[in-house]
Amino acid sequence: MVLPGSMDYALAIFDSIQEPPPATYNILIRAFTMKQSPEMAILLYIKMRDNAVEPDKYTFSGILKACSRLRVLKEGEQIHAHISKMGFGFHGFVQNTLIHLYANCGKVDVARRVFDKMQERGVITWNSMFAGYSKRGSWGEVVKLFQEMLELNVEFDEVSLISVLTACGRVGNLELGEWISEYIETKGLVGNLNLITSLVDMYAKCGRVEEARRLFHKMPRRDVVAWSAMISGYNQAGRCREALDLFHEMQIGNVDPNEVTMVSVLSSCAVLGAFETGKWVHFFIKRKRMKITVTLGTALMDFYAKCGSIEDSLEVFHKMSSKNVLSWTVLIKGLASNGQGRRALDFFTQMRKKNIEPNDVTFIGVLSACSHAGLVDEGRRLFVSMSRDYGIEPRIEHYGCMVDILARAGFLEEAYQFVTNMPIERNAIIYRTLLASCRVHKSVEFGEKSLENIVKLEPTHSGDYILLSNIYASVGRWEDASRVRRQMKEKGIKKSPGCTLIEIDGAIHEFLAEHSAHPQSKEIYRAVENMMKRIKSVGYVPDVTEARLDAEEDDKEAAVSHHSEKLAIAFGLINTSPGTTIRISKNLRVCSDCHTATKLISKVYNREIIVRDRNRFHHFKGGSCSCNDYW
DNA sequence: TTAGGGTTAG
Repeated sequence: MVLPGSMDYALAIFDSIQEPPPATYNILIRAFTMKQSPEMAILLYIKMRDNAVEPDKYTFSGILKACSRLRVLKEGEQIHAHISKMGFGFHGFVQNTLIHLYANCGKVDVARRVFDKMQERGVITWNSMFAGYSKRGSWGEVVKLFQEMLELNVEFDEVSLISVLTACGRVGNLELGEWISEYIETKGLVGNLNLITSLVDMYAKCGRVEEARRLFHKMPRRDVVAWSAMISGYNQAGRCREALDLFHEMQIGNVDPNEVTMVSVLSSCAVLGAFETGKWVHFFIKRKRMKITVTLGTALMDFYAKCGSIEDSLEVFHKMSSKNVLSWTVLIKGLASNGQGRRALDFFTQMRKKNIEPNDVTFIGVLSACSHAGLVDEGRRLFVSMSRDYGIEPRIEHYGCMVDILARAGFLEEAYQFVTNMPIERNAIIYRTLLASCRVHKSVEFGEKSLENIVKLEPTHSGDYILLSNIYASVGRWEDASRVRRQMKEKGIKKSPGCTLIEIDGAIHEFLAEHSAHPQSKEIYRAVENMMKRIKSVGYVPDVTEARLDAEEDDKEAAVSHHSEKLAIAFGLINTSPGTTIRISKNLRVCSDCHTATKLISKVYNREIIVRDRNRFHHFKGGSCSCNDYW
């Protein structure tokens, strides 16, 4: 049984025994479960009953484990009935395994019933229940149960703490997490590296990344899980460059990453728009023959989609052996943000045909597809359908999408009414969405109304004032435009600096507007100047609104040059040859001026330029752009 | 011959 390979020899011995006693069956049942053939374990149990061999207390924990592994609830329930009939229902080991079985088959409530009926609960009973709730993602229940455990003065152990710390991280319960941390310190449990890993995870997820890092560095040994926890910690804190740096360190440290590690690494590449790095990661995954799990496949898809490489994303999707609602959602959102709204909706239809239930996030993708493709009626229909046909109550994000659909298409009055009649509390983002469309459609009336509302909710956000100011400017009301800018200054509201990331040869460069910290800054500024001169000579007229107002405000001749995006493009032009694709991502929306300029740059310099702002893509090629945003 | 644990995607 303990030898690697098949069970043939063990079976031969078993067959040679005339009347095998229960213990022989038990050992074989356990062995088959261990050796990845739990089906055989179940057959053996049936044989045992057919041969009228009485199961004992050892039999049940073994056979239940086989059911648990196969997730066969029906068989498990039948065995549960045998257990009760034969009077083993109050045996501790059996009960613990029952909890495990039910929890593993998605019946946590039944598991809890077994738990509640138990007269004596050992620490393993509690831990099994923690594991059950964790599997379902009921992290709050884990914390609640642990607090019960403390009140009842039940002894817990390191395994309990690992589960509870994980839960603390998920629900952001730093207070309990720190209490456990101190407990670990005082009880001298720091030698348990799995325990420290869950501490690292807890601190990182509660936003205390520095503390996580400190613990991580103090660990005498770090396995792949510890590294993965820390990398994901950086990733989730939005510190994606540090996540990639740590991945590099991990490789130097000769620890083999697994598919879980790669998910966080890819997610970081996606956030940074690190296309070359991510492609290398994909290659690395192939070379290591890692299993493309649903999660890893979805992370890959998301990475490609967020780098504007939607066809690669589709290829991964088609090759995935199993897909879930997240995979479909990523695809729909990816197509939508890459300007292929129609195609996104086609995939939504396909998804429905395959009986995959969409969830709230899927609808965010579907609605944003409508807004990107200008499909107003389709959007209205889907918005109604989501609650009526799918029982999903729209959240603020869904209302935001709907406002975007209406307003972007020019139905400003209807959009404003829609916001006014919303049954849930409005936030600044809703009005900001409206305001952005007012800028495009030059509507002073609704622009003013929107800003009025925004200021009540979020008075210090600079972009809103700029938008209204630009609306005034776009209709020639320069006095009003300057007044808004003055108000902004008087209130001490500063423009948040534009920030653009560009990756050249695998290295990520960051540009902040009016920031000259880059080692090549002189060369880059010169390139911006040349660039602007050259596209002006072929007919580019800077957006009067931006240029004139910025010049007034900052007394600068070429106000256009202080956009971070232009710095990044110039840097890209310096470092690439004609015909290549330049990919950049920025933290703010692409403004109309940059948009027009980039179109021309793509033509004059013969580069394909892909710009990602927070949630959409602009594919510039040969002087045109794929998006519907500016016209 | 029996039971429980840490890292992952929209």
